[in-house]
Amino acid sequence: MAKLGKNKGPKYNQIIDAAAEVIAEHGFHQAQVSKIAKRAKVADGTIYLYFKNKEDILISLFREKMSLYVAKVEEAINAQQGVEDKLFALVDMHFRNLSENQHWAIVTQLELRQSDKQLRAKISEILKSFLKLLDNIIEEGKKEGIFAPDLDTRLARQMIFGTLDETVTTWVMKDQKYDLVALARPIHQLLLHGLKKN
Amino acid sequence: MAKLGKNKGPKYNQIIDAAAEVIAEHGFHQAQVSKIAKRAKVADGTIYLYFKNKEDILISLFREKMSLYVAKVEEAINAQQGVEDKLFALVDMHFRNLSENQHWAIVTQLELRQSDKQLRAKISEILKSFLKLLDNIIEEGKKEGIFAPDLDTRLARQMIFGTLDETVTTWVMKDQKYDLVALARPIHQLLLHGLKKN
Amino acid sequence: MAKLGKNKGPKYNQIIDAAAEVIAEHGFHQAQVSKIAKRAKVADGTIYLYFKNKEDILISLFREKMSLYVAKVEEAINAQQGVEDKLFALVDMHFRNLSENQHWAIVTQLELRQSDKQLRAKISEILKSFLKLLDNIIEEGKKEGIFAPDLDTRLARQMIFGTLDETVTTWVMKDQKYDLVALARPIHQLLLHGLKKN
Amino acid sequence: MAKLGKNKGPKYNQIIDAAAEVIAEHGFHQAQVSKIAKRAKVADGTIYLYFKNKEDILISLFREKMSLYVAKVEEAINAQQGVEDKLFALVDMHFRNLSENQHWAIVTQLELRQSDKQLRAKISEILKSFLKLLDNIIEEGKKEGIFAPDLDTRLARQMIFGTLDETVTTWVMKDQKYDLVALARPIHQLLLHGLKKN
DNA sequence: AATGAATGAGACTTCATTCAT
DNA sequence: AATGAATGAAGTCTCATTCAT
Repeated sequence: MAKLGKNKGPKYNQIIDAAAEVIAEHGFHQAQVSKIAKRAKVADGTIYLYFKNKEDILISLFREKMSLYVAKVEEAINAQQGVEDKLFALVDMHFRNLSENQHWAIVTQLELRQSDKQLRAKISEILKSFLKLLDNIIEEGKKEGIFAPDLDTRLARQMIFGTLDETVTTWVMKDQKYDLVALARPIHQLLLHGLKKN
Repeated sequence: MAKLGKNKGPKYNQIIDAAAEVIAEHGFHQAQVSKIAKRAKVADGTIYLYFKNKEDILISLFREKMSLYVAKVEEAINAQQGVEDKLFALVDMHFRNLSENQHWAIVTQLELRQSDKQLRAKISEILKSFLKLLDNIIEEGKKEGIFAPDLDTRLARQMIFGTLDETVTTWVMKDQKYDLVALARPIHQLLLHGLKKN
Repeated sequence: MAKLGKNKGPKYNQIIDAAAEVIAEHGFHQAQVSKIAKRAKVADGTIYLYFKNKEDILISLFREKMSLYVAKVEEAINAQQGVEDKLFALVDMHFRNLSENQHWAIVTQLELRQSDKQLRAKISEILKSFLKLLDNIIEEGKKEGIFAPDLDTRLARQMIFGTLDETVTTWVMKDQKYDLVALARPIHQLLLHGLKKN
Repeated sequence: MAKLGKNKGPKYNQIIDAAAEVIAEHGFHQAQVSKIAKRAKVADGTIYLYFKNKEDILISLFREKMSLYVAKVEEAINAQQGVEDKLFALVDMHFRNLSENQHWAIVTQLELRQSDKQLRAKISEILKSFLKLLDNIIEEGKKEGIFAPDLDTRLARQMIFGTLDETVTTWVMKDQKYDLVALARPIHQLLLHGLKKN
């Protein structure tokens, strides 16, 4: 038996995409391997030529999507000059991306969180590339004197990411009924200036 | 068969507490009813005299702990006069409570999130009583002129809760190795003033 | 602990009657001891002061009702002179009795048959007192020269009882929608003369 | 997971046959899926590739056996010319079949009746193909002038089926100790001519 | 490389019966 | 005599993974 590993044949992407669709449609706990296989138009056994196990599908799914996403956000950030605009670009792109991929929003905000501790640790690992973008902006802000030099980068990052994440999750839980992108501006303000009247 | 319902005998609390312990130790998906029963020193069947089903145990667990918690936070808030101090009391009490109940921190930040959509909706419902405390502080801040009158309460709440939640989750994922309570002060500052220097 | 056995206090009949009602309403497999106890307005444990176990309730139920029933049929038979009229009296009374106690009809024709081999053997035993009435009529018919002297009593009894039983069961399965008593006359004819014309 | 449905591979029949054996040996309520699987020499899960659930096994079992049986009886009937001989062929074949398949006799006369209302309704439905054979003979007898033209087909069918069924059940309850086939002739006479001395 | 039939471990819940009060 | 809370055994079905073809 040959092990393909990451010799990504066309089937590799078929399976990844099928997994994303099945999870978004049926939910994490209803995304059986056989359902993913059927959607990908391959046999159940074929999946195991490309992935070690079910968890590996999910990790790979998250990794592939996230790397595309991070590249996109990075580009948007780099197109901006000032730290404030960079932060806005990130917030805006984050909301815009999830608004345009509502299935994916459900997967990331609700479904993938139903995984167990081990799987979530691996998801966290992948998420770091996104958090790194945040850290870069914060560090740059400190260098440029826009943020306080003793601003705790980790705490700032947690505030930014926590705020974005909670905002998106609330939006998903409310069935994505309102315009998420419209919140980019006020959220950006809030993050920059906090609660206090300036 | 007797139906005790919510006639909370001593067994009721034994079972709730056992569930919290078992989930914290073994994880959500490894918290079998029989394991909870054993820990509570009752027979498996006894559980069903007090709870409709397994989900009911978890909901009740969350409701009981959360109502105690909300009462405690509320008291701490009421002991303060100004809005800024009230917000600090909330942040501090939140971190303090989870620091002192590390099992419970694991349960809320990691394990309970592995439940399915239906269960999570019920958890959200219970969580509302805590979010209401946030809303009250925000509204009071607007009335007192400390916060801008057009501050969006929902967004502000999402920033505060998102920041706290992300901070606690990060702490739990890092195996609770550092002092969470010490973060109350800088997080409070960050929430009030945002990222920008002064 | 005292054993009451057949010291039939008032509770004994309460329980028997409750069992009949519960089985008729909810079906055999849904007739839990606790449901019977509740209907009889006694505690679960009380049942075991009057009956050895659940099976004993059912046996006793069948025995009590059947002995009343057999006495009634016997009286009707004795009121008739000729064998043909006696047979008619039996058929008529059988159908009439079940028509007037539709709950009981469901219990005997459907629910009690869902019991296991052992219980059914005991039910058969009780049923013998009814079958004896049939045997008596057949023997009397043979003596009086109305039936052939070499008529096999057992087979004749099986034909009569089988026909009556199947007729009642069909009626119950058809939701007792038609008049069962009206069938007494033609069934009686069929049993006497068989299928052949004249 | 593959869905085989009614793609009756060899396993399908293995399971059906195993079910019949296990039910006859251990009784309906002791015929656990795992016991059937073991007897069929397949894994528990394999059963669910061929049957929707446990009830489906039993329904299928009854349907398969009954359709074979009805075909056999039909053939025997068609080999006869007159209505009287056809009726005899049916009675004789019925008794002969059950005599030769004592396991099956236990299943049909005792075990399958312990099923609940829903399952019994489905069994009744399948039984109709056998009752149709009876109806055909009765109708033919009326057309040929051997039976009275106003003979109620339903009642006649109930007499015939009720008599056969009661006879077989009695034989099974008496542990199949006597010769059932020998009763075909006198039962046939009884059905044709009734109780009265001709 | 691909298939898909087969595997088998694992868990929630019910309910007849008991026994301390 | 009566209560009713407590017990604990027992069974159906799902689904990730394997392996012969």
